[in-house]
Amino acid sequence: MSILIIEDDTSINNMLEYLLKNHGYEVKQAFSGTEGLLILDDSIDLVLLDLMLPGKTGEEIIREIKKRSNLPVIVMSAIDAMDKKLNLFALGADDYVTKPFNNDELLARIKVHLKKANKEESKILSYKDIILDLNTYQVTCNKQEISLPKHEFLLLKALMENKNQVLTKSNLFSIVWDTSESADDNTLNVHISKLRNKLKECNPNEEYIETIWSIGYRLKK
Amino acid sequence: MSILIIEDDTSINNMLEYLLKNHGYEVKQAFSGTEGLLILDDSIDLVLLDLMLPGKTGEEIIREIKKRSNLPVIVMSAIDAMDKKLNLFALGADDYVTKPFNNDELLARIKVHLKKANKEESKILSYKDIILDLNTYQVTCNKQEISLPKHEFLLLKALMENKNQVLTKSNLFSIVWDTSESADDNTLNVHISKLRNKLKECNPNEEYIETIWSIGYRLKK
DNA sequence: CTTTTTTTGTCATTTAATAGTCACATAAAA
DNA sequence: TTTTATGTGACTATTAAATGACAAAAAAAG
Repeated sequence: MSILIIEDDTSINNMLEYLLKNHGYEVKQAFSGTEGLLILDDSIDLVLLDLMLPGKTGEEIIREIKKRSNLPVIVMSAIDAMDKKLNLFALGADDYVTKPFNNDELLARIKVHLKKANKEESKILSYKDIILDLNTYQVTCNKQEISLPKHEFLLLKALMENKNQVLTKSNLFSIVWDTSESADDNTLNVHISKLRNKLKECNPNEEYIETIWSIGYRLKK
Repeated sequence: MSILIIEDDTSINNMLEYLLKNHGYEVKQAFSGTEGLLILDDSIDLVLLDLMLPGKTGEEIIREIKKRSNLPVIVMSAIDAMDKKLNLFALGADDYVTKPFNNDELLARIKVHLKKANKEESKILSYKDIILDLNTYQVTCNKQEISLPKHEFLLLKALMENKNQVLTKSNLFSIVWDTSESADDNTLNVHISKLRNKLKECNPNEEYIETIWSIGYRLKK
């Protein structure tokens, strides 16, 4: 994990370098915005940017960085006036710390942003009163949790990812079974049936999966 | 930690409720600004406020909230026009996310503001009759101390830090072994089994770890 | 440095949950 | 009414998880 510090105050820059190296990060130092942009390359995972820079302003630097890639940028600034902060977010800064900052807070924020950039983000689908958590495979219907086996989960996921579309049987087969060839056409029917039963148990008053005769299935409007 | 959601769109409101509950927060839901103001009391630690509400506008709601107390307010809004946002900050909103928002970002911001409001999270985790001290690595179950080897401790810690969530096998692998690749898939099963045995010895009448078939594990509700 | 103890990982077997198949019932189109 | 497709309960096969036993590795003790 490599962090680029762009900060014109030498002592703060060095202090940050020491702090970050001590916590296992690779560190590159720049003492002006333009220098920072020169150093910036694929090896950098996160930028720590001071706002008050000689030459190009912090705002310009952020814009340049974000033009090139979607690196997380944490802004450090003595300005805690709200309007300033706002503009930074609008430009694409991912977070800010106000000077003088707490080292642990800074480290925590760095960690969060590196993790975010590295990990797929959490995704939650919803349809009517069904909530489907793609990260943890949890399914909630009518605020009750249902436990769905893998194939039933994948079926429901496929339907919910294509809310307004009819999914053909071979569509569904290729999504859930990695093949459009069906061993037994009935397999799908059975799974849909089981899924419907479980949903009905949670909410008897609602219909979810609609049969499109001789084509496939879709979620009811 | 209790969060009040004020959002008129039912499905977004419910999705947020799910997300936040899953991350250990208490949640109260309001579907209009006036309802939100009625629910608002001392138990609430943070307000998540949609801007576009029927009846009273978001701006009015913020003013009302801030008149009563200094609760952190995070505004959610589809409007990313700058001037709008500026006014919100002027009114006292503490942060904002634009819709559609990234769940992890929202969680991170909530955490930051709760921390700022000095509602620090403790270094001692508890679940049912298990107490886990992250500082001293002591584990107590049913008032008896258990000594857990490193991997078992980390497993239990991971589960307890994500009380309501299903942790996938690869989640757990990356937490305990620093890799999501498992040499032998059974390794995890064995450790879970050992952990369960030790917990059962302390309290034979309680079940703690639940298996989510073909996905992973989580703590029983 | 060697021995002992503890922890960790692997294997084989048992146990449990899920997936798939069949037979027949039901419903829709022709 | 006939044909064709879908729905569903019961059964079997398949796959995943739990666990006792053991070996390897690491840590602690001597």
